[in-house]
Amino acid sequence: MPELPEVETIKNYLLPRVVGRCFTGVTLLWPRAVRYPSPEEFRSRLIRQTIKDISRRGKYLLFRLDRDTLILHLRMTGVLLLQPSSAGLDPHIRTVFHLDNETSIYFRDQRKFGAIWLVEDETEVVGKLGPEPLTPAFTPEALGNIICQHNIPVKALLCDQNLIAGIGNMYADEALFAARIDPLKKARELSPQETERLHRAICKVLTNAIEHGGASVDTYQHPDGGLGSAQSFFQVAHCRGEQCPVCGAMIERIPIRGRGTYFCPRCQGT
DNA sequence: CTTGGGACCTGGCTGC
DNA sequence: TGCAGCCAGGTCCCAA
Repeated sequence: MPELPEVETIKNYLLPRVVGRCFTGVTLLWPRAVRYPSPEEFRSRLIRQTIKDISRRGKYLLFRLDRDTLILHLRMTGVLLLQPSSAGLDPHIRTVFHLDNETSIYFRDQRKFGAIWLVEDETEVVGKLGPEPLTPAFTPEALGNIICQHNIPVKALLCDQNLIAGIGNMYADEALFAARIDPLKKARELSPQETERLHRAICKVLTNAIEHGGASVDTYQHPDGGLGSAQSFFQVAHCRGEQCPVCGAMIERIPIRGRGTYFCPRCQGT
């Protein structure tokens, strides 16, 4: 599933290739993906706007245009492909953004959970997100401030986009394993040493994943169709039935807040 | 404040 | 072989 490293990889690929391009048309094959405005207004407003910049905020991809900001969230199965406009449509293409150079951005989304906005004020969509974990402002102290205010399982805290932006199920599990912290431990009960380790683990896990082009578990692909390789470095995430690479114990999977959580009961014991 | 459930979706998997 | 039913998971929303 696309989390921060995957969206960052997509942004890095698209940025030098589509900045300066102008939208000449939009094909909405699943109009319900457009959350704002109406599909009709979305089309008419987007056409003729030029892409000035692309950035990422949490798991959201933001295309800054002349007037508006086009925002995409890939949710679980969303993929963006940059291909010639003559490319064929596979059955899961939901939206085609036609550009003025005979290429198009194809939004493929098997499960139709992805979402699209076109807004003047991007804070309407991303305004409530927590801090970006890979910025200088995200210090161990900043993480500590968030942690000490919540009496919820630390796994749930890491996945809450309004507390920290961009971490999802996979990277939360990886960071907690790297920091040797029980995912069920209440955030407020983490020691300063654990908070420090968790901060370092978050930064390391995300940075490493970006360096490897994100994790191609499930459907994730780069805009050129290539795959990421970060999943081959996973220690626990999606390692069902495997042994802990550190101690050899069996990796367990338990639900926390309804999400499958992989961890090593020995390395991450209380 | 915290938790739990359902809703949104489809394809892959399980079990009969 | 075929089919029903379950499951995954990001986010939002409602209820307890």
